[in-house]
Amino acid sequence: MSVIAISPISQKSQQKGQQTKVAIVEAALGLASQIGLEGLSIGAVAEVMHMSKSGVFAHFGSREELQISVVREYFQRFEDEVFYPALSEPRGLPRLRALFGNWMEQVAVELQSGCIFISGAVEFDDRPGPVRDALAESVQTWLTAMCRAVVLARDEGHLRADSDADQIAFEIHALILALHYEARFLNKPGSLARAVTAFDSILQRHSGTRLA
Amino acid sequence: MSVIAISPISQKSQQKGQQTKVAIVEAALGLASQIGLEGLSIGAVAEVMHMSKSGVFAHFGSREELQISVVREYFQRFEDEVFYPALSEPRGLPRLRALFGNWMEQVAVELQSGCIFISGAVEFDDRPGPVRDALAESVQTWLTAMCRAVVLARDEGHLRADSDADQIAFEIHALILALHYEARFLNKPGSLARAVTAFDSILQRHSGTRLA
DNA sequence: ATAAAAATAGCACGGTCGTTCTTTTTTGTG
DNA sequence: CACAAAAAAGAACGACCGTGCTATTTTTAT
Repeated sequence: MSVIAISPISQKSQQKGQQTKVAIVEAALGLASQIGLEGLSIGAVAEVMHMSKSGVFAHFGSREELQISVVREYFQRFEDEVFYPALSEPRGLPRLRALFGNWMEQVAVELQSGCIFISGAVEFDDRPGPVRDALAESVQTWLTAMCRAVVLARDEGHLRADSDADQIAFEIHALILALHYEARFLNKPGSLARAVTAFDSILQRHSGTRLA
Repeated sequence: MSVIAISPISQKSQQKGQQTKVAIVEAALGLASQIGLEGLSIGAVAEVMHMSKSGVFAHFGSREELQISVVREYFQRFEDEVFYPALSEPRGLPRLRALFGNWMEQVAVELQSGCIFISGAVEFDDRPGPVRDALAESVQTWLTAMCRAVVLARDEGHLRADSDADQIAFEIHALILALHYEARFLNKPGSLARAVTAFDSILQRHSGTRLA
């Protein structure tokens, strides 16, 4: 029991607390994915957790802090599912394709649960505060990573040297948003194929060899 | 006073009522543009209108009906600002460019007020009911009109004969969503220029003459 | 001018919300 | 086992919500 007990304080104490806190955040993430961060209520989370409202509340001190925790958790999962797996692909087009593929896959999974980065953007686009900041920072980090992948693809010669990386990232982001919108709200079949087609034509339009 | 009094009932009666109802919808539209259809409350509308809650309520019978009225009003204004003005342009690329330009202009205006077709899609994407239906119908109507403009452009020979109109409409829609997202939520400057650039490259990619 | 009708106000109800305070239960430790 | 600390529950608060009911005021039509 004391095998790796390096820090005796943080190792054994606060076990139950952190444990249930993690569980609460997970439940809250599931709820927020469906009804949005704004619709997330402590009472609903408590019900899912089979706990009292005050019991849930005590872990965060405010609803806002719960929302922020959900955003951070979602970002971390997004990294694990979308970003890191793509790093095993070699730089350039392969990695870029992997990133977009994972991203689309994630959105496809979310077609029944919803993407917090999209719903949150709408809910907090003119509602300043720490929740919006946490959201914007997460999204920015991811979009920057996506853009860097485009730059690497250009450096590898897979894309034309005069390609505008920010422009390409913008267009890729646009495809994800449209996929989410048309598939999730309009229930249009074939949206995923449209996104793939558009992605390929973006790459083809900027594809290498010729120099400008 | 009875100059054109063809239908004596609907002509003179219900003057004040319809008048204030229109004003209420306008105020509600302004509110909903900022805080969303879901955040729209009768109390808030009443305060803006300097009326009592029940006074506002009586005009609609339910909050849902008020939301639907807002959606219809927004759609009508969207038609007037974006769709109809573009019809004066000749079929094909000119009209398509005008439609996209007006659309972007509308979104640009909405950068501080918000687009109900976008925020509503997020709020109601898994919340069935008449509000969602009204929203989806409006959006579908507009997207269909946009797609028809693409088809006309193809028929005029301005776009390649093998162009997929639905695919092009999808990509155009994507640009608007990304513009709204990046400009309104991320406050990224130059997003409007990126949307224009992407639109032009879509047209160029499908531009006419050669046949496949 | 007057009476009918429409529009609005006032009030109250049940519900949910986030939050605070107090009490009880559970947990970790010597 | 006992004791302190942490965790959870319980109850209550003020606020806002949509909505129904009943006056009251304003508009309309004769």
